[in-house]
Amino acid sequence: MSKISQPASSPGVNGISVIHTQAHASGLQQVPQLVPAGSGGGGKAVPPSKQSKKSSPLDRNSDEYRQRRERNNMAVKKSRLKSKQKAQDTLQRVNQLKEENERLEAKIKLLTKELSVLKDLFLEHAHNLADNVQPISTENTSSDNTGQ
Amino acid sequence: MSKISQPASSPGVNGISVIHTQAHASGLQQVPQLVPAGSGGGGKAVPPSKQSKKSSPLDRNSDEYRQRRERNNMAVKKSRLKSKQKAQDTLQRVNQLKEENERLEAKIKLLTKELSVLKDLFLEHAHNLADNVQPISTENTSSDNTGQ
DNA sequence: GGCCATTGCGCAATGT
DNA sequence: CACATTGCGCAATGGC
Repeated sequence: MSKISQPASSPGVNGISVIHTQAHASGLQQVPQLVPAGSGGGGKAVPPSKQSKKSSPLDRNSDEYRQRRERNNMAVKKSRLKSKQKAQDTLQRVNQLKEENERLEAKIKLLTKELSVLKDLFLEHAHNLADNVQPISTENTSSDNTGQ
Repeated sequence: MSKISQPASSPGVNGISVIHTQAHASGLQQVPQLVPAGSGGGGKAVPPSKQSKKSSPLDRNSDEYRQRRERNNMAVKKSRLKSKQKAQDTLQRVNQLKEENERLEAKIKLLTKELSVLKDLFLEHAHNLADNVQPISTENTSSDNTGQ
């Protein structure tokens, strides 16, 4: 599912942004006037900004502009790639941890069993000794109950 | 670096998309003529299609169009939100698993130690038997009373 | 002040 | 046919 899907007529590829770009460029030259004040949602009033001093409207025709855009596009792609990779890594990490968890649980099971056997042996001996001989030493009778 | 950054006066914030939307809608009516033919990259030339057969170029003015767009925009937002949430969940899962791992390791350590103690006891006992002695303990001389 | 990185958003193609 | 996903470009902003 979900290959990369590289649309043939995709605008995206390197130079082809033309479509969009073109559209933008041709359709609207430079942003007419942004923000009509309204701005529905939680509308903030725009600061009393006009466009008096702006560095420059930056024509969409400008070489500067296109260059900047392209660079940003690259950066964006890179960033997104990185992001995706990270997500994937995280997913992998989950699996890794799950595996380790299983391993640990298995080990615990084993140890528990061993312990149980030994304790039983101990008890047996104790009984024998109690019946015939001296108890090995009573001090250690404490059943640990550490578990949980 | 890079917190989530919730810009207070963020432009992107919902309301202002108006600009974009507006810009698009108002600025350009329908794409003049897209497809520069060339389409440099791997670009396919567009089939000699005009817009004869296709379902329809779908005017950007069309109500249909705008409605479709808006719906899609919603869907996109939703999808992205979901995606983000999932990522976050995954991250959380990692932490959860890490914690559990630690717990398990602690338990293993404990069990191992217990086991070790028991084994030592056993060995000791074995040795004693091997020596044919039962120095159960010097203090524990219950029946001994050699007098003095 | 510039440059790259991130991020929200809309568009369009594609998947389900 | 409607909704979901995804790649992409744009613009604003964060950070150095």
